[in-house]
Amino acid sequence: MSLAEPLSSIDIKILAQLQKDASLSTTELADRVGLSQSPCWRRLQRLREDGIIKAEVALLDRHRLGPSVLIFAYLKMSPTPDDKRAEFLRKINATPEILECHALFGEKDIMLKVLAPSMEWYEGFIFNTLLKLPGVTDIQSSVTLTELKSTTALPLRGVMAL
Amino acid sequence: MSLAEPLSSIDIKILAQLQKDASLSTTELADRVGLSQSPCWRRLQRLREDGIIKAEVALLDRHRLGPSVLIFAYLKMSPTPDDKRAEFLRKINATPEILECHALFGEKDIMLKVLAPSMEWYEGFIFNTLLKLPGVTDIQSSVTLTELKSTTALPLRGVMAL
DNA sequence: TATGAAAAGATAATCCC
DNA sequence: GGGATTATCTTTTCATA
Repeated sequence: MSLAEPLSSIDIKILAQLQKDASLSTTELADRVGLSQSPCWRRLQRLREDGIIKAEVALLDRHRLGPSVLIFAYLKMSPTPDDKRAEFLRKINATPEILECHALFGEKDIMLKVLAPSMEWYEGFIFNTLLKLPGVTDIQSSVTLTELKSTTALPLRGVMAL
Repeated sequence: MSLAEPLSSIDIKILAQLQKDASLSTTELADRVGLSQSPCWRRLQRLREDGIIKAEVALLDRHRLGPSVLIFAYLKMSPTPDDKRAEFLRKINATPEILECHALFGEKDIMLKVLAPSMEWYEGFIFNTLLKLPGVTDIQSSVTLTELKSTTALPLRGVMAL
């Protein structure tokens, strides 16, 4: 998959900083990782080109965007032909309220992370959207109370040679 | 909580763009939302100050950082005094492999999203970390197969007055 | 091969209208 | 909200170790 170079400890420092704040200037970033501007900029460039940095995005505060309920939905699926499966994925990706979709080992087949505007909306979502997805035979929902921790920063402890 | 102004439809366009790509220049951003540079920059500034934009971060490709297993862990908790609860949260936040922690309605009390370097690591994590967290009485783990969708972009459809 | 210094270019930030 | 100016940062080039 990757013919890329192994990550140096400086690359890892750069990634650690940018996972926290991608709006840092290369000067400031260089300072923090103990490098001068241009080598720091070149490393950053390489990390973007190699796809190790997938994207730089703004994270929004959902509580400032109005009321919402975070819900995890667990789906059971019947064995499905490939084209139906593709349609399932297409609809998942076309639904902005579905933030994540994971295929699971075990009893349940799929887990969805859903950000619903309200419980009423979610009720409609179950019947009008989820149950109409191809292959879905059963839905179980788990409503969340509080988000005690939420980070997009991946652990970089043991990361070394790729 | 917020004495802030309601979000205009232009603000929402700005947020939609930045959720996808926060490395846009204000010029490019202004173009896309149909505004000129300076008013666009002022709105962006306000969205940051108001905390609607919580952060701008780099998203990394976990598969390029070496092998990893994404696991959801469900905890049952005994009723716990406040100081123990604070210690629980402190340890959750101090563990970089725990990406998310949600308090749940229903049978399970807590859900953790854990990015483990390996199954072996996770086994140790259960016994050395999770089971030693104050109040934890039971753990159930769900291993994920494939990440079919994963976005940090919140839905902005119905967002209007705050 | 990687760094640092410095120039050129682009962008962010501030002004006034 | 728009236009023009200044300050700052990014990106390229070049010299060096």
